[in-house]
Amino acid sequence: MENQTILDILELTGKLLELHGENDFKVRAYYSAVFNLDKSTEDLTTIPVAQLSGLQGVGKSMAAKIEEIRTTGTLKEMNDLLQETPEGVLEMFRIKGIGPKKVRQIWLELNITDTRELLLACENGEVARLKGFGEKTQEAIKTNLQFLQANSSKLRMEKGEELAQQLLDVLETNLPDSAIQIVGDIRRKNEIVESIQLLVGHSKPWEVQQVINGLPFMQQAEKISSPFVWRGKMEGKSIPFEVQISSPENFVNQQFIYSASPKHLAQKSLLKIAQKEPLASEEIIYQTAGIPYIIPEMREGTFEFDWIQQHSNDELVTWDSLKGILHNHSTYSDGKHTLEEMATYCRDLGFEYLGIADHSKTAIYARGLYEDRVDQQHAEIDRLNLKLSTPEKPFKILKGIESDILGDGSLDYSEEVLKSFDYIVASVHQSLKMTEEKAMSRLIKAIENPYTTILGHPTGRLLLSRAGYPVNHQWMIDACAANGVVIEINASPYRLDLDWRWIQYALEKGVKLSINPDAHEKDGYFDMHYGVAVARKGGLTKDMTFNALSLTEMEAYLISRKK
DNA sequence: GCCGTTTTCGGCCCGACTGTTTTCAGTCG
Repeated sequence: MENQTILDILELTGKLLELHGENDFKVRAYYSAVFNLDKSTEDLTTIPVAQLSGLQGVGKSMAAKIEEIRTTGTLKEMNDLLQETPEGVLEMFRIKGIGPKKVRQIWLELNITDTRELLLACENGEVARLKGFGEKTQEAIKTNLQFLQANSSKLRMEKGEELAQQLLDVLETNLPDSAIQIVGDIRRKNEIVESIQLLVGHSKPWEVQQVINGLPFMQQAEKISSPFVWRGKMEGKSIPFEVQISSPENFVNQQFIYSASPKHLAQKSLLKIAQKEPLASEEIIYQTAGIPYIIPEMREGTFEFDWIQQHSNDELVTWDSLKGILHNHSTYSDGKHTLEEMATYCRDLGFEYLGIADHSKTAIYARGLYEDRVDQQHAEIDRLNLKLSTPEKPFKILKGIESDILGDGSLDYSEEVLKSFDYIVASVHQSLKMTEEKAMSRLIKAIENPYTTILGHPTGRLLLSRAGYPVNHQWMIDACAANGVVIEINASPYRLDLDWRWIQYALEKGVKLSINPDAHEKDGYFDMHYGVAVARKGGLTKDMTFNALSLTEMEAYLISRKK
């Protein structure tokens, strides 16, 4: 069991209590326990009960609940509440913009227990008539429901990969002599996975079908399956699974066909080539077509055929070409690990610099830094830099901040304070609902601010959960080009923002991109693997990757930029 | 349910924003 599982159970219990009309302060105790524990580095699964109740926000009762969760794997209080909650009401928790209180009203006052009924009620205006609701809330619920329904069977890449890997592991154990590979969306490193596809090379397809059907957690959809294709689902998941079965001789051909998008296959006769005689490698397919090899993640049928004529695959960014990690949080704001822990780990992973960028003062929810805390942090950075760097292995913490872009486009410190940083990530965190015109003038003003080094998560999107604020990408990128501002590829699998589809345009305009993990704890650094994956998909080269600069180059750049 | 004392019980939280209201509840980051 992980800390997160415990926190998820406590948070859901809190939400359910609120939904069922429990005392607000009691509810708040659950949220505050989760809030505090989320930032703690204690291992909740092993810490003694006596110490648990000493943690901030955890009393005797909460400690007992945590103990119950870690011994039984669940919480009776939560299960009892779930028993009394219709499934459809639970689903309403996922609608952005309404919380447990409004869900309670919908459930009890309109007697709605199903999201389809809720959509109908929005359409005939019933929802707007509830006290505290109105036309806008009703419209927001409606759009949100439609968004959720359209995405209900999709997964973000990290979740999709996890499930695909689960099935792959089991199949490899059960079919030890077969070639098995993940293909489709996941092999192309799509940020959103619509179906999980695997390919098995085996001479007796029915044996493969038998193995899959023998797995208790895989449920076949017989009507859409065939002797060579197993289709169905994994227990408790709504994403479709598809296992293609090919003859061992044709494995590479099929692997190619099921990995590339139809638009890619349609060009240069690639599909025809792959459908002919058995091939030993994918490279041969491209050779036969008379073009250089194209990496799997790029095979979308968009820019890759032009790209490969002007570049080589060696130019693409890799994990190893990254020299430092920018945009990270510490316990100064809402991070889990101290500045020293973050820095030491970063150095030990072999990076040359850590760019710290805690939240700025406007982000009060995240304990953003007031001016005195900025000074304090800078003093600590100076001390740590002396301690962590050696002549053989130079390492430096760069003084940064993730400065909130305010409603009017300004950054939230005085010029005096802005000057004191080595670099600034400017990000929007508030007022996400703006017209495009307003959102763009705010963004442009922030880009034009001479202290802005990097534009952070430029659209604010949360994949499968929230569309970003309206952004005219072309206009934004042009402004970054004109002002020498770097754009972040936020590597969190929840964001992956800037979208890879805009990388080529940014490069054309000479805008560098920075693959930033937005790490709130040490392990968060590894999110850069997702960032690298989508960056390569979009054709980002090493020489245009901001954090591929060495420490010496980075320092020189930041100094010249400040001038 | 937690906290911090007045050690037994009363008061609880961070503030902006939105969409409702016409002074504020709910939601969010």
